Amino acid sequence: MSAMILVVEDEPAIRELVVLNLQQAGHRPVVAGSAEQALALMREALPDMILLDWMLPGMSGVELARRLKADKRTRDVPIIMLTARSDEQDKITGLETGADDYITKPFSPREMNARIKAVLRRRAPQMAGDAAEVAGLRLDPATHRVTGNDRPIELGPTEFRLLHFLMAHPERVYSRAQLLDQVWGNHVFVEDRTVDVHIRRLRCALEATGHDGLVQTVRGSGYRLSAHANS
Amino acid sequence: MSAMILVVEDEPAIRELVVLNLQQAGHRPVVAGSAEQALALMREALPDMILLDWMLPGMSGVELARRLKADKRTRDVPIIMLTARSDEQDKITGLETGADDYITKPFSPREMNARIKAVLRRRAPQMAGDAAEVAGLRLDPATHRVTGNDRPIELGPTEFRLLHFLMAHPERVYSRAQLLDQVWGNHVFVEDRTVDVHIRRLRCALEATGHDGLVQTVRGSGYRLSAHANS
DNA sequence: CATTTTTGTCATCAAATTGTCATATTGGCG
DNA sequence: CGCCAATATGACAATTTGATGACAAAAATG
Repeated sequence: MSAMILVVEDEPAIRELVVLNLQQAGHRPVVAGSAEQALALMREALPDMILLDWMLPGMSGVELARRLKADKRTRDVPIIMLTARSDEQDKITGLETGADDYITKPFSPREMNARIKAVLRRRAPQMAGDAAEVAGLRLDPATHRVTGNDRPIELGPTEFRLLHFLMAHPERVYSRAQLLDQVWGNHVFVEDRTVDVHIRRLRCALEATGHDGLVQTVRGSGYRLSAHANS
Repeated sequence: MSAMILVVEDEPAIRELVVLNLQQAGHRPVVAGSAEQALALMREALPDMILLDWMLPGMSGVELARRLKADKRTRDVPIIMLTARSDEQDKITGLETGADDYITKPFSPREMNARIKAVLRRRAPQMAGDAAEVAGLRLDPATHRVTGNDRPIELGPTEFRLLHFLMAHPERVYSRAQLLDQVWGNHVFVEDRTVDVHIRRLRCALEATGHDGLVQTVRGSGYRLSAHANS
């Protein structure tokens, strides 16, 4: 759920708004004020997605999209166009240039996130915030709700994020360091053993519906969420 | 799938980006801002792979690669070159210096990970994180699970690593010293005979599904994992 | 501002793992 | 066949590792 997203938008106010929303949605926004600046940034590294304003000073968004789609190296980066016009003709033109989706201003954060999610899901399923279900245990990031066999389960914020991450990557073992990076954030200074405690709290909460057990310990390696028995 | 990867790159922004992606891919990045710093770091410990920027202040990346390939101690560390130029001539030069692969900027995280994995698969299969299967015996590093004919097998950490290494290099004999280097780590002081004990424990565990015969003793040389019967 | 939740860390306990040794087996060879 | 070296095996004590309960600081809540 953490994608690097390049925002190309000349209006500082809108840019900030978009960046804020992206951050809140857990993404890593990178900004460019012009098409030229965007090209310069992309010379170094490619983002996972581009939010591109239709109207830009200098090279227009349409032109930039056309260029990017013409270059074999940048062809595969998904593009979502932002535009003030809702003209049907523009929409067609926009999609013809190779944009993956199209948002007309004014747009709500909700709409923006939904469309980003949709495109990400198409390109990289693991980054979209879909509800996950494993063996009767269900977690919905949208409603921030967890149920075990349809019975509600209460979780603290950290336990929720932890379970969310584990359920998004079931059957896979993660070391404490990896979990700290993914769930806590790769900049915090926290003791490795702290993960143990939160795992225990998580298990404790899941015990009510008998879904502890899904959270398995892999001695010497870390933890895993799995539907298969551990014996 | 946890390799220690040395990133040699002078541009802090790109360095951070690369480090972030490596961490997310489960690797352990170590950074150096210059060729000199890289050499100093490698005096202490050798990484499993080097991501090396072509252009560096002071000693260039090409020169560093040349040096590393000239030193017997560092010769075998795989190198992936990062460069802004996509010039074919440069590519040839780069590969001539001994680089194992070559990535031209701008590169997507996806591409970088794919190339790293490819090189790891070639040079150190047990680190590529691929599941291995030999004669119905299956080991998956990602889930940290071992099955024999689809029946689960329990292994301690050391036995797991031992089997993992053997399965990544089947049909090959390894001396006790080599196994100690590869499975235990080339810095630990452990008795040679200890390998025997762990081989026995491994065979013991595999016996449950009749796969113990795969671990063969080569008298006077060491051990081997082979699907073929032991004459 | 008082109260409740959440969080990170520690000390301690139980269990699993590990390296080594002593002893038993095995295989090769004269 | 008998000897020797190499390997297998069983036992064991030291060490690691994970689980758990308690606790105080920090953050959220009203």
